[in-house]
Amino acid sequence: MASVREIARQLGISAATVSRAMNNHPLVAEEVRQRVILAMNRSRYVPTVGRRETMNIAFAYTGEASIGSPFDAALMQGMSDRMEQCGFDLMVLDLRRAMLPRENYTQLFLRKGIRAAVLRTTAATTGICREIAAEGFPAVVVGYHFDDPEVNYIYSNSYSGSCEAITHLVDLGHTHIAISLHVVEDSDHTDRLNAWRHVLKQHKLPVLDKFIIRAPATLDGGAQLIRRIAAMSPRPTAVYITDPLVAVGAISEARQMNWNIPGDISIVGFDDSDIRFMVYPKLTAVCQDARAVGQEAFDTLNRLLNISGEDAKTTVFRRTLATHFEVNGSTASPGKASL
Amino acid sequence: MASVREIARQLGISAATVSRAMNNHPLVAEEVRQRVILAMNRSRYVPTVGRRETMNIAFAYTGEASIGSPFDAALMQGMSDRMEQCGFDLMVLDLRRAMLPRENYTQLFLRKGIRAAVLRTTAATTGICREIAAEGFPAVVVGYHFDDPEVNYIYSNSYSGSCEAITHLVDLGHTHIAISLHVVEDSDHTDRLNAWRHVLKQHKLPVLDKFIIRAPATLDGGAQLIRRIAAMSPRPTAVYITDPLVAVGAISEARQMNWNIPGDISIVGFDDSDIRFMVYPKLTAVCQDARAVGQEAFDTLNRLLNISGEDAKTTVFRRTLATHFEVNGSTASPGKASL
DNA sequence: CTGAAAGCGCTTACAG
DNA sequence: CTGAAAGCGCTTACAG
Repeated sequence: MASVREIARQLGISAATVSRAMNNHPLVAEEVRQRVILAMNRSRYVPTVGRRETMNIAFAYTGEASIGSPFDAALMQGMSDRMEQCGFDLMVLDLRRAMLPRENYTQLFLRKGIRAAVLRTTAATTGICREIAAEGFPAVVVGYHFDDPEVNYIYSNSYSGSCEAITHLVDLGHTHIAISLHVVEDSDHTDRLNAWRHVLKQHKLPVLDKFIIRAPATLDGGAQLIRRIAAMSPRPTAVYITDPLVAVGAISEARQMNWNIPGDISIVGFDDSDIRFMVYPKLTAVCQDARAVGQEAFDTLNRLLNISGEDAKTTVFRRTLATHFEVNGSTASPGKASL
Repeated sequence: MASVREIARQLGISAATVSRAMNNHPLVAEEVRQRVILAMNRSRYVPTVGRRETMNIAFAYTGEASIGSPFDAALMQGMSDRMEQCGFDLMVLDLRRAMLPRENYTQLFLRKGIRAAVLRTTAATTGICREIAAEGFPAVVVGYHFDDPEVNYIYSNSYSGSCEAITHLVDLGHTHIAISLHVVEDSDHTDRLNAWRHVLKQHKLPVLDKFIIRAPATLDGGAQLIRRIAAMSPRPTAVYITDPLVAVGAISEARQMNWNIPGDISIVGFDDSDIRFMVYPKLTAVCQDARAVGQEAFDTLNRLLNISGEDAKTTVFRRTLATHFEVNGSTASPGKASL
């Protein structure tokens, strides 16, 4: 509903200046530009194609794009599930590459006809999410969460699922339980580590630093992990591998070394989609429903688009989804081979 | 460059009529509407956001959307590799759901600010591709190919890769070689079947209809396949599984039945991305580079966008990419177990 | 750096 | 069903 003229009226300036501020024209006072950006977002200004409103929702990478990954594919699928019936379209965007020199994020989104954005973020790029939130542009962060009072996020909490997983291993009789983490620290992996610590302590089992193993989040990282475990003494009899590809790579390498799974080592993996069913034995895993995260993310944007004015600046949407723990064939009591 | 006014001039009608034809206004003669659509596409009319040209390229599903699949993810990744440096954006679209009642495809694309489209198609929806081509909209088909003189496609030819695969099995000493195909017929699977027939005949091996097995393209389809193979007599000692998920499911089920791979059965799979490395033993496979298909598809659109006038209607782009055959651990001579 | 006014490209009553 | 003219929303010389 908000037009350039309307925003001009609100701010007591001319439509020409609003237009210039929106389009990053160099001859606009920085202070005016910022007021216009905030007013645009507060009143949910909508870009138009001809005389028609655009209907694009971005799936935007703030850092390195990882379009091909199963997690991202599932997120997009979830978004798309909800979007098309509302007439919205999914646009995939690499923010860093798309950005023009002196542009801010709202201007970038406007230029591309984007009404709201799902932000795919990692620890290194949380700053971009904060900036977008500060500009007031409707956005929600997925795949990472952090505590900024302006940032909306959908977060899949892996703490409780991870507790179940470690408890399962303890119940099976394991006392030497390792955990593998991505070399890059992030909030989700921290949850998984905390769960591991918590359950081991709770059962008065030793919490050894050397059982915290870091490996890159790739198939090869899984191979490295198994070779490092093989060299340990005492050797862990079970490991919680907090990344999907690493778990798959570990299974492959363990078989290569003629280990029986779960006889020689029990493995609990982590799954974003359905990779756990692709390996043999099928992975016991903590599972995150990335598709549901994508659905929730779009639903949140839809709600954000329907509020404007002061509420737009003060309403924060945060939703935590549960992970679930699923027992398959890769775990058993220590030394007990599969059937 | 072509504006509504310019198209009006070309056709000797008013800009008002052109606008109405483009926007599917009911009060336009059907014949006029079609001439406008053709002229728009011939002169590469570009929709605008405000006064700026839109830069969207669609990844459009003509049939059932399969956003989450590894093949589609790799295609999108390939497109995106090439697009962002040209300033284009990737929009994901489910054509059937996006379409308004009396609209044609060009009108749909225009409404969404789309300049050109990569069409993801299966046998059931080739008609849609033909229609889009007939309207003259810049588009290229991927994942399927068929011989319509107006349709552009990028096609990964699996015939020669499949011949190599079957020859490899024959060279290893296999004489009972089965092939598994998707329950739904399509051009790519037909290539793979023809290769199987050709090489067996060439080596004077029996080409048995009962060794042509159809299974749904899922993990469970792979399990069904192995159970059916187990029940056969004489039992094939090798199978060429022409779908990625089926091959992975088959490995899993074979291990479940305590078969040694490749000792009890050699498996050649088919891979779109890097699923072949996720299983143990790693799959010997015919590999299609879906990412390269995506890259080529965008490059083709880029070329299409740069030609207009009569050429736009008569130039057809068709490109065939090669598959390559890669030997990994899932094949060996009959009866010879892995190390 | 800003505004009043002209301009752009497209759309839409209005008249036929 | 079509066109001439007015209108819409935004942008852009022009003047200060």
